[in-house]
Amino acid sequence: MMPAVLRVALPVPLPTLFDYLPPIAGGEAQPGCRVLVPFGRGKAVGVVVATGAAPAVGAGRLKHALRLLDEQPLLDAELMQTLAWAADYWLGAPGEAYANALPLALREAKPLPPLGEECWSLTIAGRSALDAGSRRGASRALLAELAAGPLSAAELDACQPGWRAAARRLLSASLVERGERIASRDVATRTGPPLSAEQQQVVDAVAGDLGRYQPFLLDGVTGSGKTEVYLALIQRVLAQGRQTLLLVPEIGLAPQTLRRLRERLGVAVEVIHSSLAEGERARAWLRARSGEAKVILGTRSAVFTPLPEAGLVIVDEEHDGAYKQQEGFRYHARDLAVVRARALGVPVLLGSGTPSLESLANVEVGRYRALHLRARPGALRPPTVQIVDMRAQRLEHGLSPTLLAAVADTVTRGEQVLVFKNRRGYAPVLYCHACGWHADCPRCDRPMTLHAGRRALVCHHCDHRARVPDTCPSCAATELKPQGQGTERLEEALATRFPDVPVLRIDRETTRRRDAFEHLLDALRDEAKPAILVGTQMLAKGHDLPNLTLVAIAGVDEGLLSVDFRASERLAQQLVQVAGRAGRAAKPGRVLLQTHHPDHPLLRQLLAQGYAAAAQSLLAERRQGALPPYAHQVLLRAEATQRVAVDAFLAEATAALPPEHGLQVAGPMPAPMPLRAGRQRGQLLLEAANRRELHAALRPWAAQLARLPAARKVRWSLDVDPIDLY
DNA sequence: AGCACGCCGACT
DNA sequence: GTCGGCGTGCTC
Repeated sequence: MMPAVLRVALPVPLPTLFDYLPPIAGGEAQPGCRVLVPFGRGKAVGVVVATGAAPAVGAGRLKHALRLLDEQPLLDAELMQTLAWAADYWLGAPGEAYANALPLALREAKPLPPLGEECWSLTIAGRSALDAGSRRGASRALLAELAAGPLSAAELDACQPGWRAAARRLLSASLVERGERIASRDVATRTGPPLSAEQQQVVDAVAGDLGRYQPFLLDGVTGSGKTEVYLALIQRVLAQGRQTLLLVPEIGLAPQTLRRLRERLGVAVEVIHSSLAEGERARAWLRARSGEAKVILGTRSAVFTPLPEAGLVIVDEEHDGAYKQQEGFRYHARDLAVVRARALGVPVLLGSGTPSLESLANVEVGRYRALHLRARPGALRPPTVQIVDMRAQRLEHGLSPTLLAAVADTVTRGEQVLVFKNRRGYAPVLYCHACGWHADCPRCDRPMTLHAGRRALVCHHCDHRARVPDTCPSCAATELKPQGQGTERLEEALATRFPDVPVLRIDRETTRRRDAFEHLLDALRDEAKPAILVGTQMLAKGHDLPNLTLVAIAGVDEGLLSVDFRASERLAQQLVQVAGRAGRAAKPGRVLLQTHHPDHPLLRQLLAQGYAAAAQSLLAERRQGALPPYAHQVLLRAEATQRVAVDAFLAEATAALPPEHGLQVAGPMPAPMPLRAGRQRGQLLLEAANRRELHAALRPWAAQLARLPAARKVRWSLDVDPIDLY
């Protein structure tokens, strides 16, 4: 008789689960409980996936689990089922899928942190110290703050920034103590503006399906009031005592949304995102698990939050590529949200002003129901869009006279301008006019971007930095010239041209100083002063600037010419999102679009008929070309310092494909970037019209890849439904 | 992924 | 003579 074993998922990138004998002492393990096990030479925390299984290895190799960490499952049946599905679907290591679902703090063999909120109070000694005035500075201030009663960490952050240093000093002197308090959140809800008839229809449609699975695609342009729809729906769900999971693509969007949620809903709203301290993240996760947290706002990884009282799942800006994890366990949070909603038996609402072609195709086949918000309540009319033909104009740092005139007009009226250019740095190429040499990254074989005024060369693919040469390394001429424009150069050109108007650059570099930056934007929001904002796609979302009336798109041609079949979809989305920044309040907006291809059909259609029509054309092209979403792809990537290692692995992988698999095989071939950060890169693309067939063929193949002899000489990964082919 | 074991070069 | 390079093998 075989011993019954625990089947355990361990946080290792291996395609297997591990079997253990039950711990010698302790309670009965259930699926979803964490367990501490001996693993290799050390120990590991795993998740019990099954109990009572027959061992997959000889009894002699079985070890006893050391300790059961949870009496009750930490992951409920629905999450366990969804995670097993996800690991299978994305061809990931099961252990990595489970590890992804647990906050870091819960992947350790420690007791669960208490659910309450961190809170600080005076000790008796502390009160005496305060009365005696024995402390100075921040310590004294902190004692005074706490005199009226305990305060939470969040409250202290608000009234005394930097209080933690003082708290640490006072704690070691036993003048204050740290405790836990069950959050008592005010329930004073502020009512929002009344919903428009259109918004009400959308709310009614989704609310009519509460209690059962139904995906909705809500197509609503910027400023059409999607957030109000979300809020109204969350309120309905709350009225039933149920939970809502609201996913946003990036954390930059969370603070405003969070503020709005807390103001309006006044219930337990939790945020879960990657920059939250691990302890806090674990607490938020546990409060969701206990059902105490009713609204959970988070980024990609929040899709794994337990929802015992689930009522609704919302994915905002569903088209955003940030939902796809690009390393390790390569899941797509939007797609997983839909799968969870089905498992939970609740509606899922995907919202976007520029829906993904995938979601539109799902509407087409009747899997998702389409809902629309067309009106822009805050705006008089949609912005007027004008194409500027760059070929016919003399450019100044890439800016046409037409564009500069429009900027001048706008700032003269005291209004604000946004100049959009999807390129950081000063110029994307440093070029020798004498011999044609240009500065390439030695590790990527791609042009390096001129940065910091023009004092450094930076590779945007691997972050390699180099000095700017004084003379051409190839011909010694002194004709080195920056070619093309990045945001730095536009900022400089505009600042020179408009010396009396503040010019603000907004990209990854400038937004490091987050607070200062937020204040600048706040100032722009509140004051009707002219200003010129220059920035990359970071500018495309968030911040609502009522006095911003001109959006000048300085160049989009890279997106028109790209070989990546998704480039045109992304371009269309980006253009619409950026254009949506213009004229949100009472003032009409204007959009200028500079291009060398004014007759490009995508641009023409986008302007004449809007995103929905352009998306339908793109879908038709995809269907024609048998591309996603009408075909399904799996991409095997490999990289190594030696090209031969990559080639050998991909050849072995190709040979290992099951016979008669019926898949389209492209490659092995070099990756679109064949060299990156000094590593040679190659790939193998597998396609099929039918997803089930693709998976059936690749499941056993994927499990085999790690055992290929050439696999250990390369870094490789499988990407199911890749969103870019890089 | 980590981690150890295991054979070949430049250092106290 | 050793410390340490990363190739190879394993984890129930």
